[in-house]
Amino acid sequence: MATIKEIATLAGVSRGTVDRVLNNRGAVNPQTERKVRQIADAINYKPNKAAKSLAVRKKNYKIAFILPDYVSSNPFFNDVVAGAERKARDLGEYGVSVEFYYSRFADPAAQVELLDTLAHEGISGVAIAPVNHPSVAKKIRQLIAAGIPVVTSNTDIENSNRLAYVGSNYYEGGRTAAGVMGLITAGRANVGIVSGSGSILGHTERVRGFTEHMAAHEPGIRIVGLVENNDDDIESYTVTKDLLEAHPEIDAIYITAAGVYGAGRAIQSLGRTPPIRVVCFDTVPTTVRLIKEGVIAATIDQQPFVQGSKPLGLLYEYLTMGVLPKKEYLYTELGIRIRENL
Amino acid sequence: MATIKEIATLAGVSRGTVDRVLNNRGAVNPQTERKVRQIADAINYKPNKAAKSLAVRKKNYKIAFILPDYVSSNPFFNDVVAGAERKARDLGEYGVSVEFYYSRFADPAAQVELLDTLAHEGISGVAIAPVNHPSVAKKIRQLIAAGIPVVTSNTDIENSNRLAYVGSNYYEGGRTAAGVMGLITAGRANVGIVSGSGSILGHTERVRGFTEHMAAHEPGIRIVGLVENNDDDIESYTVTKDLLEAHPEIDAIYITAAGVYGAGRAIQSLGRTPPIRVVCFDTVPTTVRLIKEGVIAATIDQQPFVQGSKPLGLLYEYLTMGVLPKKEYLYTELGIRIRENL
DNA sequence: TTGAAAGCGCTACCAA
DNA sequence: TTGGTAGCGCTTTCAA
Repeated sequence: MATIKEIATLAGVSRGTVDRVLNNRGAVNPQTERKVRQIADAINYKPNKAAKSLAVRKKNYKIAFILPDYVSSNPFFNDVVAGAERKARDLGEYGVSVEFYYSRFADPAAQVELLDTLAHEGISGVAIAPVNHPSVAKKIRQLIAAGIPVVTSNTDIENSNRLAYVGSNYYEGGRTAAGVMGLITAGRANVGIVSGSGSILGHTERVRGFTEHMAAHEPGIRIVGLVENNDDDIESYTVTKDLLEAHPEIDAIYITAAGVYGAGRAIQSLGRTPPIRVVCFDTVPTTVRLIKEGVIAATIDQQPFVQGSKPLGLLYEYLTMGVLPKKEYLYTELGIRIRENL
Repeated sequence: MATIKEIATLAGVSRGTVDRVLNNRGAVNPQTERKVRQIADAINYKPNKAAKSLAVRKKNYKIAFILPDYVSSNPFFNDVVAGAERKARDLGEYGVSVEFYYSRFADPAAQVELLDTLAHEGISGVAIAPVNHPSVAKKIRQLIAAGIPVVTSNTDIENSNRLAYVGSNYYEGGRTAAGVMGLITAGRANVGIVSGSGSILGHTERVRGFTEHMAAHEPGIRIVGLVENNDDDIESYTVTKDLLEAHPEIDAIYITAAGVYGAGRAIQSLGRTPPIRVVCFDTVPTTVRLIKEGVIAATIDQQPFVQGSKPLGLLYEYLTMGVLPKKEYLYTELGIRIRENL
C-alpha cells in the first residue's frame, strides 16, 4: 500500500508537491511532475479512501434529496425513502449529512424555487426525482455549472446535464412483462391493459415495450383494450371492471403503474374461469396480498430501495473522492416476483 | 456530528478515557463511565467510520478467500470470483488486502491444513466455501476461538460457529423453481428432474423444495423421473436423453445444478412438440444462449457476485468497526430470469 | 514553484 | 484509573 509520503521520499519532494501533482492543483515544475507521476504508477499508488474522506470532513458536506410530495400516499416510495434514509445514516457515519425535501407534484415552479434556495444556502449536492419540465432542467444545469452535482432518481429529465440517472428502464420493464405474459399464457391470450396516465412517460414506455414485444414475438397474443386509471385505486377498480365487461374475451391483464389493488379487486370480483392472468409492477403490500391470494401471477420489481440509496452513494463518491459514476444510466434490475420468491 | 473530543470536553476527561468507555477497553471509574455514556447518547454520538478505519490501518489486515479448486472449470464461480475481486479492490483502497486460495474439492484434509497455515501466518479473517466435513468445522471453530472471524460463502457448514453464511437458500430455490414451473405449464405437466449429485446437500434441497411445493400446491403436476448428472455436461447429455426416451410423456424438465448445457442440448436434439418447458439455475453464458434459443424458459439466479463480495464486506466491517453481521443467514435473492430480463 | 505543518476523528501506548 | 501524545494518509494553508 503505497502512500503519498513514500512517493514524496522517493521523488525527493514534499508531500504537498505530490498532492499537487496527483490531484492537479496548483502549478508544479514539469520535471518534478513527470518524476512524481512515474513513481506513483511504478509503485501502483492508490489513494486511501478512509484518509481522503477524513481529510475532507472539514467541508461539512450537505446533500439534499428532493422527492415528490405524493410519496407519503404512494407505498412504492416508502421503499425509496427507506433506501435513502438507510444510506443517509451510513453517510452520517462518514460525516456527511442528508436532508429530505418534498416538493409539490406537477408544480415545476415550486421545484425550481426549492433548488434555487438550496443552491444559495450552499448545498453540496442534490438527488432529485425531477418534475419533467424545461424550467427544472434549466435550473439543474445552473447547479451543475455552479459545481453542485445532481443525480436524478426514479424519473429522469432531458437536457439537464445531471451526473447520472438511477431508476427503471421503463421500456425494458414493458418488454419483461410481455415475456412473462407470454410464458404464463403459453403464447395465447387476449390482453387488456390498465395504465396510469398517458401523460406520464414511464407509463407510456411500459405500454410501448409491452406491445412492441408482443407484436414482434407473440403472434398468438392480442391486445384488445387499454384503459387509464390515473394511479387511483377507485378509478382503477371501475375502469377495469368496465373493461372486462366490455370485453368478455379478455383472459389476461397487464397493469403498468399504480392502482394495482383496485384493478385486482375488480378482477377478483368478477371471478372468471379460467382465471385471468395478471402481470403488474412493484411489490407493495397490497400487491403481495393479491399475489398470495392467487389474483396476480407475477409482478416486476424495480428496486425502489436502490433508487433511494444509490443516488446518495454516487454523490458521496463524487464529493469526497472526485469519482464520477461509471455510467450515465444506472438502471435498476427488473426482478420477476411470484408467490414463491416474494 | 459529535466527536470523542467533544464528549471529553463536556465530561471533563481525556479522549483516552472516552475511548476506553465507549469501546470497553481498560478499566474506568464507574462514575466517569456513567457520565461519559450519558453525554455520548445525549449528543447522539456516532463514531466516524473513516477515522476508525484510518486509525486501525496500522494493523495491516489481511483477509483470505478460500474457494474450491474447480472454480476455474465452473463458470458460475467466475461471477463469485469477479464479485470477490471487485470487493478486494475496494478494500485495498481502505488499506485491507485480500488473498485468494484454491483448495482441492472433496479433500477436507487439504482445506484444514490450509486454514491452519493461514492462522499461523497471522491471517486477520477468512471467507470460505467450505468442504462439508466435521474436521473443517472443527478447524473453523479453532480460528473463531483464536479471534479470527470466518464467514462462509456459497455453502455452509454446521457446528462451525462461523460469523455468517452468505449464499443461496437452496430449499427456497427449489420452491421458486416449482412456482415458475407451475405458472408456465398452467399447472399441468409431467416433470423430469435432472439433478447434480445426491450427495451434495444443495442439490437435494433443491429437489426437496421443488417436490414438496408441487405436492402441496400443484395437483396437476407429476414428477415422473429423476436422474443425476454429477455436474458434468456430457453425462448430463446422455442421462437426460435416456430419461426423455424412457418417458415420452415428459413435457417439462427441472435442472437443479450444473450440466444445464448438456441437458439443454439433449432436449434440443429431441425436438419435441409441443416444446418441453425447462427451468434451471444460474445465469452462465451457455444457459443464456439456451434461453435465447428458446430451449430454456426460465432460470433462477442466486447472485454469485454478492456471494463473492459480501463475505469480504462483512469481514471488513467486523475487523475495522467491530460490527457483527445483522443476520447469521444472509440469503442471496432468488431472481427469476427469462429471455427479456437477462 | 515548493516545503512545512496543522488538522480531520480515532486508536494505542507510555507515563503518571 | 487516567492523561497526554504520536500517528494512520490526505488536504489545505501559510510562508518561503
